[in-house]
Amino acid sequence: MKNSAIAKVFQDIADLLELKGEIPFKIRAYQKAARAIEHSPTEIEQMVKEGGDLRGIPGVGEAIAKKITELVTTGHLRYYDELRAEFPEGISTLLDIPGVGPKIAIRLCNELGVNSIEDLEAAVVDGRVASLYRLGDKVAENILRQIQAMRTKERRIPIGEALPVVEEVMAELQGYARLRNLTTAGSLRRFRETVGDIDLMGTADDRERILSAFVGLPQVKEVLAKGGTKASVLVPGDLQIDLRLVDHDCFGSLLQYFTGSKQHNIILRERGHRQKLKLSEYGIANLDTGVLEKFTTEEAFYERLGLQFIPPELREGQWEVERAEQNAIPRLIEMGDLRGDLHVHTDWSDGHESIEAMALAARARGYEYIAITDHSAGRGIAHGLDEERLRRQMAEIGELDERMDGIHILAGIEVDIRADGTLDLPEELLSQLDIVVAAVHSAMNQEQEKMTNRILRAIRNPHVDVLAHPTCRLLGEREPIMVDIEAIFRAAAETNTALEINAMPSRLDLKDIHVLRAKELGVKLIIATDAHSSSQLDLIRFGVGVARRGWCEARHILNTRPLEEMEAFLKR
DNA sequence: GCCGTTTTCGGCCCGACTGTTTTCAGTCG
Repeated sequence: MKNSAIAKVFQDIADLLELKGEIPFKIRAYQKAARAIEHSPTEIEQMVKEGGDLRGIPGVGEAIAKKITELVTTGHLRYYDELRAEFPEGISTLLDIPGVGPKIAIRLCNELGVNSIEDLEAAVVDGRVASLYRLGDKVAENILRQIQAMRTKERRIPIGEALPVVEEVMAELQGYARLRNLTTAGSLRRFRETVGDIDLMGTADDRERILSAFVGLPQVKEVLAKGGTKASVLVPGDLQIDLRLVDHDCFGSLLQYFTGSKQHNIILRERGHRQKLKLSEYGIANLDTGVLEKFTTEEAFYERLGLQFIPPELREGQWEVERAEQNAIPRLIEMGDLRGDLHVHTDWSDGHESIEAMALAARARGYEYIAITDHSAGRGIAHGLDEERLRRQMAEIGELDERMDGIHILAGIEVDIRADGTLDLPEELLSQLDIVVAAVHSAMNQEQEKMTNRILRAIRNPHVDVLAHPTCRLLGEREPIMVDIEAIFRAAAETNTALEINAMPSRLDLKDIHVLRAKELGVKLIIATDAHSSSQLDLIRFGVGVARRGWCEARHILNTRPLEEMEAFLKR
């Protein structure tokens, strides 16, 4: 049973307890545990099998640990089943509607017999909802609007789609000299793989003018709201962007607050409480005297709490506050640490530009080296290289490498891992390359054991240096392959095979919690773009974001090393 | 239900907005 499935059960329990009117603290305990399970870098099922102590997971105590064990070992949880039996099927889907919480949901169910979104829609339309005590026309209207919005609105948007749009908007706003401190907040700033609405923040003395300029930008498709300090707009792709202008003297605490995550802020506030401090978006107040201290920067805010600064990517409410207390937040990897890209394509296979063009683009980005890794001829992959063409490409790369200054070009391949775990090119040829990147591109529906063995076989192949996009997921499009990821990590660590953090925004594979776990197990990682054109080399920053979310320092990432050191690690 | 340089019992983050009411409950982030 996957962590996400376990987490869902506990989130469901929290919802049901809310409907039941349980005390809020108990509900919060289940929510907290659900979130911690979801973010856990280790497979809970594995922990249970090995008899590990689940209470090491933050928010999991004796009772929840017992429930997790029952759920994972039997596939069922009696407590959950009994809870569900108390309510009509489908009532918790009402909670998905913004504006409908547990109190309203339970009344809709009890007083109107509503237990699905369709029922509710009908009840709004015929006026029954508005007739309930303490509800009215406005509430009913809002429910209807939200239901309709849910049907048309996109899911959360991949960060790779959102960030470029937001940056375009930010670039236009930068022209206003009176707008200062313009920055993103929320999950976008934390570099989560998908984002909901976008929050921009800044400070300005002439707010009215800046907000008018914002809603008048050419990208704006629709203005949702505009007030004295905040405006919301829709840009193409149905992305909602909010711009919030605040007073300069509280900018630090406001940015901290709006960056989140919610759980991170809860932990900070609980901790503050113990120090007789009350934290809010306006600053830090002394609980005894009520005196409020304001902060212009986040750094000052964390410092006042006796904490090391915590980079936004780490603020997920796991262990980051504890670590900051111990001054144990590492210097995370930064873009400038990278010395090369180790997975790119050219027009020899399905890329769009020549080897030389890719090399020049890498040099322009300050890289020391670039590895050309076109596809092998594996079934289904466009223009993959067979033995003969690969030999010709190797010769061309050698020649170019000789001729070009300021960049080393490595001859490589992205070789297909066949369904049985063998590689798509003869080993003798692979042994002559500078780098071999192996990847699964076909037969992705294999059952877990078969898939795991297939990949293990490739990892153990002495010619394979890197396993690319290890789980093969495509965000929002294709589920990850079924694989025992822990076994992959252990084999990779054992054989010195690097795992890739594929920076392509549709992949981001490995993902953050996998990176964290792999790093713990001593697996070496690379960050690579899988670029199919020179401009895609810039996508590397999304990989850096994932690595930072996985607490990676430069030393954990192989392509931060100088060429010789990096090559020494490869099994050549 | 969790958790502890306040506590093994008694606490548990904080503020804003909205709609419906005459003082607040519910929801959200």
